[in-house]
Amino acid sequence: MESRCENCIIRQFNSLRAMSKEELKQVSDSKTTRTVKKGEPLFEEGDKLNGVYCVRNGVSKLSKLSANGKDQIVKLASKGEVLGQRSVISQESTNLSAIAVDDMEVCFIPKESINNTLQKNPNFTLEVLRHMAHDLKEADDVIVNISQKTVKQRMAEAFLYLKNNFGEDSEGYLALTLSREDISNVVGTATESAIRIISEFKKKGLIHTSGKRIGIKDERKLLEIVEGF
Amino acid sequence: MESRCENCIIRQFNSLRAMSKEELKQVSDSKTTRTVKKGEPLFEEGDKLNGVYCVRNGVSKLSKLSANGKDQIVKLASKGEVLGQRSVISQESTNLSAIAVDDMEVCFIPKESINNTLQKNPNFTLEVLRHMAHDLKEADDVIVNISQKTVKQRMAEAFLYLKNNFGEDSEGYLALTLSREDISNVVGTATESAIRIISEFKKKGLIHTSGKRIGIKDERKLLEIVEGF
DNA sequence: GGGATACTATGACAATTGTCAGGTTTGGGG
DNA sequence: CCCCAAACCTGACAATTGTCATAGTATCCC
Repeated sequence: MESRCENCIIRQFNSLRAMSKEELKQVSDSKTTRTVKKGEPLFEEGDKLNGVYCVRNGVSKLSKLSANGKDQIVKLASKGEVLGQRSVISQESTNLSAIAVDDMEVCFIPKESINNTLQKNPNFTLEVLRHMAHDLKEADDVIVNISQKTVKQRMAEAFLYLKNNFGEDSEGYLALTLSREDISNVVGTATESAIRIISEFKKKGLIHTSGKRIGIKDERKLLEIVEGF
Repeated sequence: MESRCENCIIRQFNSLRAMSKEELKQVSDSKTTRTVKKGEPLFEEGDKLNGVYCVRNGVSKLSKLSANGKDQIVKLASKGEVLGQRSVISQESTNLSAIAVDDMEVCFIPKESINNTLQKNPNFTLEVLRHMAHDLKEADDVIVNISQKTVKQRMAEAFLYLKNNFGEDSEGYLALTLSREDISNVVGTATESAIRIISEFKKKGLIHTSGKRIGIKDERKLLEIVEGF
């Protein structure tokens, strides 16, 4: 028994909430649910997407491969976010890869349902537009951060970001565990540099680690580092 | 005698072309035309915008101030581009400053006309959405470039970008003349570094200069630098 | 035309960051 | 439970880049 979009709580978090009952029904009838294991791709750079993915569970990294063979992670998307919208809207192949960081559960919604609604329901289109405006603003912030802050500042910022957006587990570690390589790809630096700064932060008592898990110890000092001492 | 939007050629380049005749008439009746001198702001970071600006002539830099007091230029907008859309759509104060790089002529369109059309004309909303999707894709590219390429590579890329987007004058110089500081703010580096690289490129015969004007001499070699030799 | 002011340029130096080259630890599959 | 691959970590070094100091050059305004 498939769950119905009409009853899906996830919907409250994204633009689908602006759909009418009938539109939602159509989406629900055409959607398929899929599980994606950690490390597997939802889609890859250059793919032509035939629809969008609505995240029900787990986290996906959106990244772009650069000429020198390193990934840059542009965004981490979790429960409630819709992936692939840009590609479907502009009818181009996607410029980002989406790879599962966790085990994921996603709904695939064929582009016909989306395009249909985009043309008929201005409220929905406006809602999508608002989300995209928000993403664009965030992207601008990322640009300024990467170009004007040091690696150390960006590392500190990344940890605070992870805490604020994904929370902590019962033992006080960041709920989202990324590999050191993924962290370096979020921050935009070499893996070795990321590791070195993790060691330094640990020595200074700002964070603590256990295996690959990282916990925040001194949020205030981390914030000071972000601001530049 | 004011010119009418209905007859404005500029419109062909932006989302306003998706407006109906009546909507355009309303816009035309409510718009005001303004000239902005080189160096003056159209609006500044944090301003609440009461409308959008449609560029008829000249070029504007969209930039964001970072904590350390340096600007990062996120985009250069010229004829036909509409500025301030994001702020009006998300009803937040703007996250970017827009400053004239040239003498400019712009039309100011009050947000009421825009919001009204956004709610009623799905074609217009969709058109705006497509533009924003495009901007977001470009922003992703900028992020990857800044984080994965060296300053030298980005400088080379900037010159090619300026040539491709703004062309050359009759003497073979880049038609858009930016100060060294602006160039460094586009590239995301210190002004001195930018100047040093300009000198180096000049020595190697890749570009030539005359005052602050810069001309491209060896496009192929510049491209090779961008690609990483 | 001349002087103030902003922009361009260059050198010297230090700090940051990336690269290479090892080691060690961890964790998942047989 | 043990092994092996993958992930983590550290050191040494070099390259890149930013900062500071200073000097030359253009430009604007009176």
